[in-house]
Amino acid sequence: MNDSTNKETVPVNGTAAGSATNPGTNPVEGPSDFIRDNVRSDLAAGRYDRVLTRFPPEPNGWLHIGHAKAFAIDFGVAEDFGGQCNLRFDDTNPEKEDQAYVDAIKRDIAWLGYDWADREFYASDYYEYLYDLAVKLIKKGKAYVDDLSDEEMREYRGTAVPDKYNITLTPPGRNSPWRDRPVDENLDLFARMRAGEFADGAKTLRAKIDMAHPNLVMRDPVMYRLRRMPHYRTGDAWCIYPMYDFQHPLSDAKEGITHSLCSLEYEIHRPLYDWFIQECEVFPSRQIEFARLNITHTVLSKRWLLRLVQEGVVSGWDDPRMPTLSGLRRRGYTPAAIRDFLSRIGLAKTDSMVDIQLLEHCLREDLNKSAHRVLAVLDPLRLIIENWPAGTVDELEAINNPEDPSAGSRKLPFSGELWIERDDFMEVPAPKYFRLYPGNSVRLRYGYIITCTGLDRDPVTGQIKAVRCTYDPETRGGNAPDNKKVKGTIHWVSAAHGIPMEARLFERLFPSERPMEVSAGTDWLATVDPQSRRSVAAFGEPSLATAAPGDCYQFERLGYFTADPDTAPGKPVFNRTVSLRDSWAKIEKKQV
RNA sequence: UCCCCGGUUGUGUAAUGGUAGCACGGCAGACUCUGGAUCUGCUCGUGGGGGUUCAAAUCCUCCCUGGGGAACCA
Repeated sequence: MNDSTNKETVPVNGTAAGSATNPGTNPVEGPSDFIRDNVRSDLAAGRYDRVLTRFPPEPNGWLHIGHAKAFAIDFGVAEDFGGQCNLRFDDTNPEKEDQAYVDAIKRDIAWLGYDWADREFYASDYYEYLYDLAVKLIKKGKAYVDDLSDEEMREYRGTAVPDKYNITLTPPGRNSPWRDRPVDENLDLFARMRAGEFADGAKTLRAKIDMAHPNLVMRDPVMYRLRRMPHYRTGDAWCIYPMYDFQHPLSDAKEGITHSLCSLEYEIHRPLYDWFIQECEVFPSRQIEFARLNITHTVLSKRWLLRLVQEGVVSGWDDPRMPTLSGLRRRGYTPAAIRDFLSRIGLAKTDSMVDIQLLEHCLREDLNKSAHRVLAVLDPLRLIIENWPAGTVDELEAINNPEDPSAGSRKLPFSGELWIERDDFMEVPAPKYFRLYPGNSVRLRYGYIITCTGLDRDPVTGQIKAVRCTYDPETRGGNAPDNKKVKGTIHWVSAAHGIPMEARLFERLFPSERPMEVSAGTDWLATVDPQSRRSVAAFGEPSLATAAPGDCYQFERLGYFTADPDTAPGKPVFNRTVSLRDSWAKIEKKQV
């Protein structure tokens, strides 16, 4: 990458609104990417003397991990240069925005560990300031009130057909007949627009730029439209609302934002961004664009996610299968794992599709360090120890976390009837299967070495009802005195002591790696895996009875499980956060 | 069609004219009271053609190819 990212340069002629923080340092340590390189050279060239970024969500939906990439960059770049990052709600469309979204957005940003302190701003607080700048442009002869309807405007702009797949040419635009209204008339009409004298859609305020510009967004873009609709913050104080292209650069300038980082789709808007700053003669913020995040097997688009919610495909924005931050949180993802992921995916202008396995890797790596190990059985099969002294209960010592000795240990009740995983027994063992089968020995985790002696079958269905075995009393704790090696160790829960619980097992919402790429005529919604959520009745060791929502455990040999908010005292509900890596599954797969 | 931006192993990302590296995945092995974790090794890449240069992923040129834009949304 080089400094030619932004070809347009704007003169440094404005003053920052905020007070300067630390002068920008020149971090040689830490991440380097094309944005930081540009920031560094801006500082070196004296274009700015500090760094101030902003994260500008529109409060019309919940944040997903793609937004997290964006604000991790906004906050991260600022921090690396000793600067700060503002939170600014980009709320200039009264039709879609709501306070509930503001609250959810703030909660999610804070959850990931980013702090905007008292720098919480709203574009809707700038309406008066923006109005004044619009008046300034009118006075300079750079803006005019237009009476064209939206269809007429599209036609005058040179847009042949709105269907983007069927456009054959882009002729130069034609000037609106109202383009050359005198300044005084424009001033008067604009004031009357604000006063509510005209119907919605009857008039707009447009920037006077160039109707023949090769970049369509430069063909006299709309600055204000009439919309009689109460805004969630300004109520009905206004009936004209500023457009993004006008509002955003000037909001940045008002806050003294040095680097306005956004996604690639705004690249084509940058000349306009610079134009408004130049013509309004305000602080010259600089827009730099980067590629948004895409992840395999999921969709990161507010519109798509909204549809999943509205059509009831998922239980809500926080469904554990959703890539929203609230969904990931409920699923059991940790802020540390997500931040690690975001630091690993890189930052560039290349459209990319990150493998979801990288996200899962980051999660496992984090959880492996911290999650307490417990024994739980998801698909219970009864195991009867034939030579166990009837009525006796043993107490076995179990390590809480082999990765963290300070986590200590706990006692596990053991008796003559246990639950084991149905998977851990095969009447006829597959090749390379070294768990329980008739005649074979395995170790019960932290318990005894047992040898399978047979099985009980339901006389009617033929289904296996129980597995029988004998245990070796000399192997208590799992160690054989004669150093006998057993290849397999399986987990278990004492039938008399295990507590019943619900486990929710999730698969990817979309079996397809790229769900957005569906063949024509297919609704992507139909490609959702209906089996992506399953609930099973499981048994857990007694310590699980006190699990509180948000508590995360590793169920040994199965995966990481996080208690859901649906958990009630004594009735835990667990979400499978992510499974453990399963090399047996690979072997099994290859055998098929 | 026009305008803008991209193209480095399967995926993502480094190398800023000088040995194409790292991570995830995959494959193979070691170790193990989780077929977990950990450790080791391996495979695989500069979209294509020309040019400049002692030397090109990097600079020039043509081509191919992917994405974005043409809202009174952001």
